[in-house]
Amino acid sequence: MLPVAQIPKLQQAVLQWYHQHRRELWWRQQPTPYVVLVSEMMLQQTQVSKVAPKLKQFLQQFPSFEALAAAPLEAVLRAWQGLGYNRRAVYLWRIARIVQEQYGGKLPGDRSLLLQLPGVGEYTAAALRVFAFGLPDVILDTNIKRIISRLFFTLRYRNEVMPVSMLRGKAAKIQPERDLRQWYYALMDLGSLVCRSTVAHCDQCPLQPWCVNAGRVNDLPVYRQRRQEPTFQGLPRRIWRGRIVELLRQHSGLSIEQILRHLQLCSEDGARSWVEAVLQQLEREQLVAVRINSSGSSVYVLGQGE
DNA sequence: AATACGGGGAT
DNA sequence: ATCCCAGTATT
Repeated sequence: MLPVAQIPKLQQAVLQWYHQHRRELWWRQQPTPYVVLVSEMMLQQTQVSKVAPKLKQFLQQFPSFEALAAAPLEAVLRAWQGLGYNRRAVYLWRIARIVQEQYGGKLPGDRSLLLQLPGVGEYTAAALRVFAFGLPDVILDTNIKRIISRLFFTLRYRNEVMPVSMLRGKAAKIQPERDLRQWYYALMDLGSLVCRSTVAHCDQCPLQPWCVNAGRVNDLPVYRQRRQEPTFQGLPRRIWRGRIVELLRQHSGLSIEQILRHLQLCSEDGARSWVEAVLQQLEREQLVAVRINSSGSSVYVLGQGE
């Protein structure tokens, strides 16, 4: 039960820690709506270390909403190579077109409008408001959820996180009146560097004096939930999906037979119909399209094949 | 409330 | 070999 009088001290401790230990992430300087959007889409479920080089290259190739909206989806999907969750690339490209066509080239700052954009949920909408526009909001990503959970709730597991409904009020209560950008960068860095998922470094943590779990996190058991996915030929479907998209990145315009051959699958034992079903799903998500080539036969292409 | 969705580095 | 990650959409 954190006394209100302690909150300014807690804020100061966090901000001072940030001043000394923050990660130097170049896209945090001069954050424009476009740069924040691209970075946040890339960072969904994807580590900073993996995003950093890709983001740089992506922004160089597509420097603005206008450039991204004008680009063929195929090129965007190629630039996404290695990041995973490829549908995010489609979402991002669609957002660029929406911004150009419906919002006059400017990303809106209203919560409800941001949430209507494809691939933008509660987290990304809040991050855009705070980081891109300097507007007030409560950001709850995996790092901040963990910090708020450990700070206020006595936990049973090291990697336990309370439901968002129980965290939002707490997060709002400890956030400062102004300069939310620095505040949330600080919390994210703290979660990434100190209050980590499986190993907490409470001795280095500026929140230690107020944290109900200080010093005991690493004594808690790690909770593991095991759920094994259905597999085809020993591999989960999303791995096959990823392989197909990667294959079409390398050379777009392959027949079903060529795809099966590249995947080292026989047309026997139902592989063909199974792969066709996956391709149909990819087609529905616009990651793949079917075209008729000069010989009059169907080939699969990356994106919508403009 | 569960599940699908990637890929690579950390442990 | 398994865990983890600046989550979102669908069922």
